[in-house]
Amino acid sequence: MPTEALKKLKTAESEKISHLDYFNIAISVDCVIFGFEKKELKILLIKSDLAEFANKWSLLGDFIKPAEDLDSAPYRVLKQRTGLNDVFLQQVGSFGTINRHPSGRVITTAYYSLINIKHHQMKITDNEVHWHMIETIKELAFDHKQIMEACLKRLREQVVDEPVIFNLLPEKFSLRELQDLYQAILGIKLDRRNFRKKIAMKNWLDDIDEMEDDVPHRPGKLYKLKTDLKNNKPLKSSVKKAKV
Amino acid sequence: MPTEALKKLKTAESEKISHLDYFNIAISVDCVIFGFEKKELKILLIKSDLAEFANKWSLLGDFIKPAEDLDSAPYRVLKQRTGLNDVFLQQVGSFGTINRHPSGRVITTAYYSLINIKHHQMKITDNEVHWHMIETIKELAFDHKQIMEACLKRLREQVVDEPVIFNLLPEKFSLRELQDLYQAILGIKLDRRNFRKKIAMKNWLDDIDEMEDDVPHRPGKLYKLKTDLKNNKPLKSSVKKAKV
DNA sequence: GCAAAAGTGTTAATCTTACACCCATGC
DNA sequence: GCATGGGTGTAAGATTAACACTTTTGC
Repeated sequence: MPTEALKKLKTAESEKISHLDYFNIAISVDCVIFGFEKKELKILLIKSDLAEFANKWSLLGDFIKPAEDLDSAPYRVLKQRTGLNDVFLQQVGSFGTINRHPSGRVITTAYYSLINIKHHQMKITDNEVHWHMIETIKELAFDHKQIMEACLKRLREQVVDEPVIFNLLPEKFSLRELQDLYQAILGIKLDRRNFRKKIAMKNWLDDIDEMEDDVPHRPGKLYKLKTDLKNNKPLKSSVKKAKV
Repeated sequence: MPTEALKKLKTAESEKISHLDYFNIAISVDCVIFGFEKKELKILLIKSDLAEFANKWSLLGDFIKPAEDLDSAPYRVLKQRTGLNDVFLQQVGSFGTINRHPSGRVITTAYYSLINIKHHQMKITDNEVHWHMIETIKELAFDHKQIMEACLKRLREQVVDEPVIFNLLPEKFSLRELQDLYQAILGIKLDRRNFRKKIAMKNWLDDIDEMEDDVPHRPGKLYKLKTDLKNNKPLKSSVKKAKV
């Protein structure tokens, strides 16, 4: 590149100085943490610690740290709040209206997470943190209700095609539990026979040749997610056929 | 709320102070601007003005301003660069690895935009801004290639179900143009008869009873998007049936 | 009249939906 | 023995995919 051309370019350092004014916005992450219990979809909330939102519930979140990747921050938040590692997390979107946060200009990136509520309960430490049934949530601090709804919408889209739902279930589960969970997420009732055919076709499950043993009726078979689909993996290249 | 409880809460002001360290990250927006010309899907790029990326192309973007909503910033960027108002824009995701920007810690939120390349050409002012065919883009400044790919993926998902594609076409268009555009976006060939049936079923178009008049072959009918679907509107509540 | 694309319908295959009976277990 | 859910198949309807010929225009 000729020197003359180079002269016209700013260096990163000079740009940083000229934009100093802009380095005055904080970024947070907020997590919509879904759990499943007693046939209900729930989310984990914490009592807001801001006086402005006293008595209101809010999502679990935190400011991101200067030396932390954006997408790493929600893992840290979940680790701190629930003790859980290796949770399923997915970015949903960023929210940044000017006055969304009373502390100043804060833009937040929202993630949704699917965790096994039983695992979490063993590690719960903070008694300001509680599970809430989604339908009972009328109001949340900040714009968290809107964020929750965006995450729920994303969850509903994703469970249909991608094997993410299993993060909400124990390792071994029956088809009834799985169907109850789909119904809780989608808010619809599914036909049992058709549901089982659909799941069989997806080929996501291994029959582990065990039965339920704690039910007051005929026990069902137990299944596991196939191991190559586990681990919140970045989805093998499932090239969906385009249908226009 | 009892006063004792209030005392334990931070006020927004005190929180701001305790988090001052975190107000040291800049936020930018970057736009993946798609256009359609000569049966090719293109995106609008600008020569990077950072010495670190001399000679590299980058997305159009800018830092967000302290008093600007996050989702408003990309409209400003498009207005400044292309002169266009009322463009279609949609947030795709945020990218924030620590070292993605040489000027410091910058997290960017990516948007995709669909514009009519002909409108734009009348208003192009900056000769560092050019349309590029997507397949020829091997490398971009920053992490912009990755951002471009995320936006292209989102575009491919959206055109199938939602009437967004028309933002890339002139007001009046033939079904051939529409099919060419779908093919360019999805990278597949579609059957003409089946395509026309599918489009007819969606009921997106008005037959305006005009014909093409500039083609060297039998002219096709012209159509318009139905007016109630125009305007980049927030999609009427199209409750997709869940298919599990 | 020839090149180029417009316009159009049918059939087979696949997928989706609706629906009912017997079975195994705990109590 | 009865209540509870487990397990299973079929037929009708809807959607999708494959496929070819005639028509209209510009040149």
